[in-house]
Amino acid sequence: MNSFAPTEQRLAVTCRRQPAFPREPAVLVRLVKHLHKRVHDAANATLKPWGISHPEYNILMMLYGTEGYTLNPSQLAEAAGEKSANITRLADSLCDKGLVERTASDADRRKVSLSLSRAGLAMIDEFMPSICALLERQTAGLKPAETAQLERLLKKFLTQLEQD
Amino acid sequence: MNSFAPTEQRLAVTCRRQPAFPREPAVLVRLVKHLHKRVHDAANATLKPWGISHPEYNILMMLYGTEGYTLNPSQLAEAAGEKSANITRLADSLCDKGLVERTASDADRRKVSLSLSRAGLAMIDEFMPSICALLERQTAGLKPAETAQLERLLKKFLTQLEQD
DNA sequence: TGTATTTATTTCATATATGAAATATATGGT
DNA sequence: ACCATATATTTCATATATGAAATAAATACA
Repeated sequence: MNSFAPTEQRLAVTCRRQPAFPREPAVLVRLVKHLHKRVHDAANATLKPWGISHPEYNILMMLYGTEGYTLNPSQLAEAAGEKSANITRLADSLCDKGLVERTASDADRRKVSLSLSRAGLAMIDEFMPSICALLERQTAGLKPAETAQLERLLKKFLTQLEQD
Repeated sequence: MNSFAPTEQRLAVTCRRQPAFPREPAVLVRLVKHLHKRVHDAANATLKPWGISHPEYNILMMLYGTEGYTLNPSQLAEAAGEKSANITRLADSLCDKGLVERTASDADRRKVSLSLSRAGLAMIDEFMPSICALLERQTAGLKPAETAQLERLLKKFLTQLEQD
């Protein structure tokens, strides 16, 4: 019995009151919300010693996962699932902390390049053991086959959500 | 090919650079983030004609799914996955709109009761067709057996996340 | 070339969310 | 009854996120 039980109870009541209400889709959507909250809060707690937030961590990791450690704000917005106005703010914060460098692009002068700095790389190396441990713990309850199956189904779900 | 492909590419680079980085857990976490964003944005767009946000909708639906249409702020915080300070603000907004009523509890005078008003119930009946259509569309790509399997695996994942 | 349109980013006002302190009531032990 | 502690909610300062307008450069094409 987990914290989701009351949610299921409420969905049962809702279905009784609204016969057209589709239970299964609603369960999935509420599960995604609960999962996201847990993941977000746990990441923030883990990263607190380094003085960065989960969204800031995501920006760093998007750059880290890119050949050349560099992306434009618009690529970063797409990659990190943030609005571009928010990327500006997050990039400002990371530049202030010396973790990211902002340079004008030569080829297209509308563009801006955001690159991981030496300090940014060093910080990633520092928090990586804690992050790896966190990720391992979070999926410790799932067998490898279940993880793979979950990945497959979530991708299918995401593909559908992107249709609209 | 969906919008998640670049994310996978970045994870591959990350794994190359950090051999200890656990790919599978990271994929799941990033999928949850992408899914949450899509669900949140789609719900906000659907609800816009009624002048309420997705978090406000969630509050209304938590009350709707409760016998007696009434919960305390703390129950609501747990149910909706919001911090209690945020519940106060959301409840204020919903009270201002006349959708929720706030009354002091008699039994325990520290407590407050938040109840769906007649107008709140009426609004739920109004937006319900749009919400049902949205939910159906969002899961249209999944077969019933896949939906059931996904529900099972997400619950298992959530249970694990709640261990810490 | 000149100018309209599109693309990239930032600015700014506003909306939304959080932690910590403040307020008020309840409960348990003496 | 009294006081210490626990619980429920709100307040307030601050952090975080968004939409729309502003800015600036690239592109299309008459």
